[in-house]
Amino acid sequence: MPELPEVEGVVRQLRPVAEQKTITHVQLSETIYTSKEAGKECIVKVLAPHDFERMMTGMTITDVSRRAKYIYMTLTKDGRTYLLASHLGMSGAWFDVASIEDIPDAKYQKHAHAIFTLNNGRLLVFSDIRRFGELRLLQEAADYPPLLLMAPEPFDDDACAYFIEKTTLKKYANKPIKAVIMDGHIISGCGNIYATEALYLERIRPQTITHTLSDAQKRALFAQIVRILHESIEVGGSTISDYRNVNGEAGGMQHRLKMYGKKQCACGTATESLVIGGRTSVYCPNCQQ
DNA sequence: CGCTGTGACCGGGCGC
DNA sequence: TGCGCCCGGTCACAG
Repeated sequence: MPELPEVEGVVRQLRPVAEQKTITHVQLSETIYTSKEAGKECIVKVLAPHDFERMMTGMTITDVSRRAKYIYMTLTKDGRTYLLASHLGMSGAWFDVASIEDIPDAKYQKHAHAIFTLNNGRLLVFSDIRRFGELRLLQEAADYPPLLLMAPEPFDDDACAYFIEKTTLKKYANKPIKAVIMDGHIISGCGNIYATEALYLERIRPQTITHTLSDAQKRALFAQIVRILHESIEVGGSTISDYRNVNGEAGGMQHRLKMYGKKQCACGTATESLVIGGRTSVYCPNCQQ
C-alpha cells in the first residue's frame, strides 16, 4: 500500500518519461465502462469514460509532482491548463512500457485500467487491482475541495506547527495518537507503515491519547516521521502487498522496518496488536510505554 | 453545528 | 478443493 515515499518514487520515475510528452490516445478498460454504467465511480471520477478519453487526448503533460499521496500531473491543451490528480489507493500503479505485455506482473497486466499513448509511442499505464485508486481530471485543485483540506507537506517548514496546533483541538486531543498522525488532515502522507515505525522508534504506544503527550514528545514524534519518510524515499520505498515502482522494481525499505508486520520485537518480546481507527496497529509492550 | 460511526468501493490471500 | 471473510485509503453521509 503506497504511502508518501512510494508515491514520491513513482513521481520521480514518471517525470522523465511523461513531462513534455503529449497524449495521443487514451483507452479505458472495459471494467471501467461497465462499472460506470452501473452507476459506480470506478477509478475515473465524475467524468463519463468516453468524455475522459476525449478530454485527455491531446493533453501535453507539463509537470509531474506529488501532494500528500496524490500524483499531480499538470496538463495543457488548446491554451488551457488542467490538473490530473491520481491516487494509487491500495493497489494502484503507473507503468512506462512499450506494450501492455511489458508490464512486469501478470496481475497488473490484467488490471490495466487506463492506457495513455504518448507522442513518442510509449504507453503510460495506470493499473489497479482493487480499484481503490482514482484518476480525477480537474481544471484546478480547488475544483475538488478535499485537496485543499490536506495537511501541509511534512517537509514544509510550517508542517510541525500545523500538527501541534491541530492536536490541541478537542476533535483530535482525545483520539489515539496513531489515528491522529495517520489522518491526512493533520499530517500528509503518513500511513500505517510509517506511523507504526515512528511510534516504535519514539517508544510511544499507538493507543496513547494525544493530549497526554507533551509538546516536546509531539515535536520529537513529528521529527521521527519526517526522518523515516526521508529514509524510505532514499531507499526506494517499501515493497508491501505488490507495490512496485514504475520499472516494476521492489523498494528497499521493507527490510528496514522494525515493527510493522512483526511478530516479535528486536528486544525479544512478542508484539501486540490492536485496532485503532479501523487499522491494525502493532507495538512492543516492552519498548513502547 | 460539530463530531462520531458506518457504508461504499474491491479482489488477493488466507483460514477453515 | 472451495467457500467466505478480512483488509484498507478516503470520502460521503446518516445520526
